[in-house]
Amino acid sequence: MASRRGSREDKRRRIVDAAVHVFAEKGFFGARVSEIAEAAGVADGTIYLYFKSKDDILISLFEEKMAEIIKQLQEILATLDDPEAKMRRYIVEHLKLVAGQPHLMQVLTVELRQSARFIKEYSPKAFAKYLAVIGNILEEGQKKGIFRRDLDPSVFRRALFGAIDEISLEWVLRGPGGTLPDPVVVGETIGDFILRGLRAEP
Amino acid sequence: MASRRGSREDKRRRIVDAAVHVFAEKGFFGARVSEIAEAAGVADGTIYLYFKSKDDILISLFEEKMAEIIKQLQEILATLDDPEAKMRRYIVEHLKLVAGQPHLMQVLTVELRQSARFIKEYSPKAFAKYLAVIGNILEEGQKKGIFRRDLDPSVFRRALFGAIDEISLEWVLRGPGGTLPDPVVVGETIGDFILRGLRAEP
Amino acid sequence: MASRRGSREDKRRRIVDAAVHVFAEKGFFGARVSEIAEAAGVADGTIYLYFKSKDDILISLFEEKMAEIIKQLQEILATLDDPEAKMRRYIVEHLKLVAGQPHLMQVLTVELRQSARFIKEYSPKAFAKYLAVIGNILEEGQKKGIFRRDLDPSVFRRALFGAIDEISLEWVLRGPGGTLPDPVVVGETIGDFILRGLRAEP
Amino acid sequence: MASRRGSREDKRRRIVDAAVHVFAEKGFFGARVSEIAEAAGVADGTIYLYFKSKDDILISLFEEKMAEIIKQLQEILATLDDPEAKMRRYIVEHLKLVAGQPHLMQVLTVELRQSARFIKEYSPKAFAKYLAVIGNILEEGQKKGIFRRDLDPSVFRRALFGAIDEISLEWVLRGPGGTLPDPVVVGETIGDFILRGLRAEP
DNA sequence: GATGAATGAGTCTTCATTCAT
DNA sequence: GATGAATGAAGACTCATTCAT
Repeated sequence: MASRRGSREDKRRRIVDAAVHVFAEKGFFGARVSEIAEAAGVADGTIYLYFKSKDDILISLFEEKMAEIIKQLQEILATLDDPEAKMRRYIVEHLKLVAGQPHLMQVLTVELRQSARFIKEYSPKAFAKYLAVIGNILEEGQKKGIFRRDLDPSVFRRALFGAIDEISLEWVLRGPGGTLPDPVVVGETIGDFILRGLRAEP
Repeated sequence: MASRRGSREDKRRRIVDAAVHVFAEKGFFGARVSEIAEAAGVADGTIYLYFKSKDDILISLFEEKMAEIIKQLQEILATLDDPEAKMRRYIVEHLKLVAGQPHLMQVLTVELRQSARFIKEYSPKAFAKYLAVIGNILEEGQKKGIFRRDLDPSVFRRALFGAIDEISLEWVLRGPGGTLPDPVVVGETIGDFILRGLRAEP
Repeated sequence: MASRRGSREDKRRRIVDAAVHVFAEKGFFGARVSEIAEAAGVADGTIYLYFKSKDDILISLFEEKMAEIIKQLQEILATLDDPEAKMRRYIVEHLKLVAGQPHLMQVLTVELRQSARFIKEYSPKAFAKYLAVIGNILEEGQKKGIFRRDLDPSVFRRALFGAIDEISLEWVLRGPGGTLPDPVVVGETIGDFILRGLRAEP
Repeated sequence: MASRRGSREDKRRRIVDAAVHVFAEKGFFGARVSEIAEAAGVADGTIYLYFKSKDDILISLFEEKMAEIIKQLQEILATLDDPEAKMRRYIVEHLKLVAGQPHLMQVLTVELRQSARFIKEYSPKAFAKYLAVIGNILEEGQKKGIFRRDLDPSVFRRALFGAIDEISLEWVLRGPGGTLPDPVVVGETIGDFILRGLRAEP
């Protein structure tokens, strides 16, 4: 299937992938549209057949990649029942993403956060959805009586996200030279820690 | 002596303060040097009598403000003996800073993180020092047998920082309109949570 | 083929020609890049598609125009055998250039000389080649026993160049209003004078 | 003598001398007023108590130094009767000036010539006087029947000046490192050459 | 659809000049 | 007179975006 299909879709993907790398290396403001075009193997003008503006590349990239990640994450988590298992798994999967696609995660983590404007004005939806994944686990655990009920999920989901995101950031900023720790090992340790804090008193 | 009201140092401070506000509102790249000058009540060229470049404003701002914050934090923490108390206090103080000086915290939190370049190339020292504050509390607690010894402080200090920083970010991004939660209340709740995870088994 | 009228090379030439006029009228430092662009009928930014910087315009102009002039001069001189005839012809041709392209000669003569920096750091090659044209005539005459052998060609080629160049300068600085003397008449007179000084004693 | 005298005049002289050096090293446009002030050991603003503008420094410098040189030259030439001897002496003295005060001569020779504007608009008088020195020798020689009468002095004085000036330029551009030839030896050789061209047929 | 040459608005920075002290 | 901190006008250059081919 999909023999010829995607000449168009394929070019768009190439641009997005090129943008991921260029944004990761130079930052959004440091990146030049012409660099993205070159990395994608298209002409400068071609970019504008697929995206309205440089901003639009970043926003689209964010929305699309986040949607993919959330979908994968939800499929994985759907196979699990136990909120504790879900929480562990969520953490491990996030760190595996960072280790596996550092450029992408750098863009999603660093460049997007870079300016209040982006977060506030453009693309809160995908991010909100991502936060909701954690929030849902929290709420499910609370409903089942496994997690403490006195923790406000809307606050704690951010705290949990922040903890993991900061670890990600550090990994990402180590640059291409460094060897990363095993995401499973680190993920399990952090999961243990967090679950201790979350567990309802017996 | 020194009656002439801070002619020199005063003008520098005005520029820094103006930069904090403009960077917070527009972001580093969105901010114009002329806007900072106007906000500071000086001519454009005057900026360059005190700073080498626009970059230098951000870096100086970061180094100086972080140094102040770290100093205050250390003075407060020095009055406490118990690592648990220190940890709670650290969290509460950080959140109080965010609530009290949201513009400054936005710049320190968001704009500086904005690009790998800034963190990596320019000013890791002040940030490292800040992380060290948390790391020291962790290590002290481990030495005293109060905190678990199987947690790597270099990883967990970042996780803790990330959790708190993320809360800060959310507060900061709510913008000037919103009413913030009480930092002491939130801080204590988060402190409870974290300490559960940290405490050594009895 | 090549029907599209010199799209690329043509635009570059237009910029160079515009620069010749603007530099001649305002001087290098008094000239604005935007004036050159306007005179060339292109946008400011277009200049930078063809030249690295304002400096680069001047340097390129110098190298290219000098190369052209030297080539023409050498072709003319190659048709002559007698060093005396060559010397006369060289002088006459130089003055004809000044009379025919005063703007260009002003830039080559005045603006480039303007600063030790340009001559020393950037483009001594084209100038050296031009001096070599005179030097070669001198040396050829000396070898053939027609010119005195006790004159150091490396000194006298500069003296000869200076004499002619100074006449050029005066012509050039008379501005657009004045009527210039006949370059052939003046050239022959100066040639006579110089040849008297150069001739070997019988 | 001159014990306290000249607090004012002395400061002005210090500024002019500083300007000579800075202009010679950096060129007029490359020189900063603050550099001249520093080199002169005065405050930036003090410059403007003695000169109307940066341009005015160059013009004043030119007028004053040229006047001094012309005066000395005329005193020396007044001791001689023979136009040939005067011509030789003029050439030698010019080259001695270059060897003795290269910075000054660089400014007078190179920087002032740099732009048509200066020559045309501001200060032709001092330069005209200098040219007149050569012109007078020529005319005197012609009147006395020693020099050919068919040479237009207004043209040849420039040619002679140009020849000597070009030699000067080369010396000046060799920079501080090089060793210069003996001005007397070179001057006599050039004088011989020129006098051959000038002498009336017997 | 694709190209990439051309555009020109936008901004950091410099530096001659001023003027309160 | 002297100072030098402050001024602010001015300009080279960049780069996202367009559009004729």
